Amino acid sequence: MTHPRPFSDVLARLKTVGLRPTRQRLALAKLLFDGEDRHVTAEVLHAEAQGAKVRVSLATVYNTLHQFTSAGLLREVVVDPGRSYFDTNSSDHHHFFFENRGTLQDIPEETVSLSGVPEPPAGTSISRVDVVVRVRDESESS
Amino acid sequence: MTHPRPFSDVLARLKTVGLRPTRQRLALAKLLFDGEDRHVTAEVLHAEAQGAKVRVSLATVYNTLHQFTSAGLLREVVVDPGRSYFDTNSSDHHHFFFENRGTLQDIPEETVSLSGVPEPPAGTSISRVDVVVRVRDESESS
DNA sequence: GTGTTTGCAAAGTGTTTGCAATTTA
DNA sequence: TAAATTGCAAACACTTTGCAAACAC
Repeated sequence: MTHPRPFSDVLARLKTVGLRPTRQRLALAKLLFDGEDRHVTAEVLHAEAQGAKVRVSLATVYNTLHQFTSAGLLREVVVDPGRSYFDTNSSDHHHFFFENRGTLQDIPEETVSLSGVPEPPAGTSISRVDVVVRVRDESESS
Repeated sequence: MTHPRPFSDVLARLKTVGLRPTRQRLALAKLLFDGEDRHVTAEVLHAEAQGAKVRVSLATVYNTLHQFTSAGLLREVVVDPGRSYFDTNSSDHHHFFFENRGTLQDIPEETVSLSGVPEPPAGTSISRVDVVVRVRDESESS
């Protein structure tokens, strides 16, 4: 299965997670969840909102991305020190990171997988396992 | 094998990779490569140098970490947006990241592994595969 | 000597914060 | 109207840069 995206009922989503459906959040949620899965940075999403004639401040974009992440609607992906990426597919999966373009792409789950998750050190529990396959254009020097 | 660390001949190392053995680089290399494998941030290394009465500016620490990384003596590990970590073990291996403390630990290579590295998208080649197992103190709220 | 490296301070980047004004319920 | 949310601008944390002085070969 390619990953179901059954309802883009953005309003319902916000209610479900207990966030007030403000104009800004609705607009951002629409941009994020209305189509295919996406990987965005705050700046990109902000620019996109502007482009769509939605007035939102960058600060609100940041706040919203974090609220959505806490609510489980987004997943943060760490691939670049100094830039945060958010993935609208919050389920467990791995990523290609295109170093040249600075973009992310989901890895189809059939393709890889860990053959064994290691025992976490005593007193700790695993909060998440991230797998990032960094790729670059074939021509590039290593 | 636990990972051989045969020579801490810091001077020879620098020569090998074509970096002039300046006082600063020698001192930093010593701090980095003289004992066990380590995971450091620029700030930590800088503080350590200060503690060891080595006069080095933070800018030089940054420069040096990057030069060592380009030279293959270090490997950068991305686990935190807004902070760069460098690993003195530049061989291929994976990490635990302790979210509470913000520290890294190598995962013994026997323990995990990818069961299959995915085919990189056309026109690209894999530059590296990063696996980060994020752990947190058991008591912590999720 | 010549080219490299250093340190400083300034500038840069991405992100967070304080708070008054606005909006939601 | 009470509580939550927004936007702005200032503050932040970390990193990079420009350039003159110091250093390595």
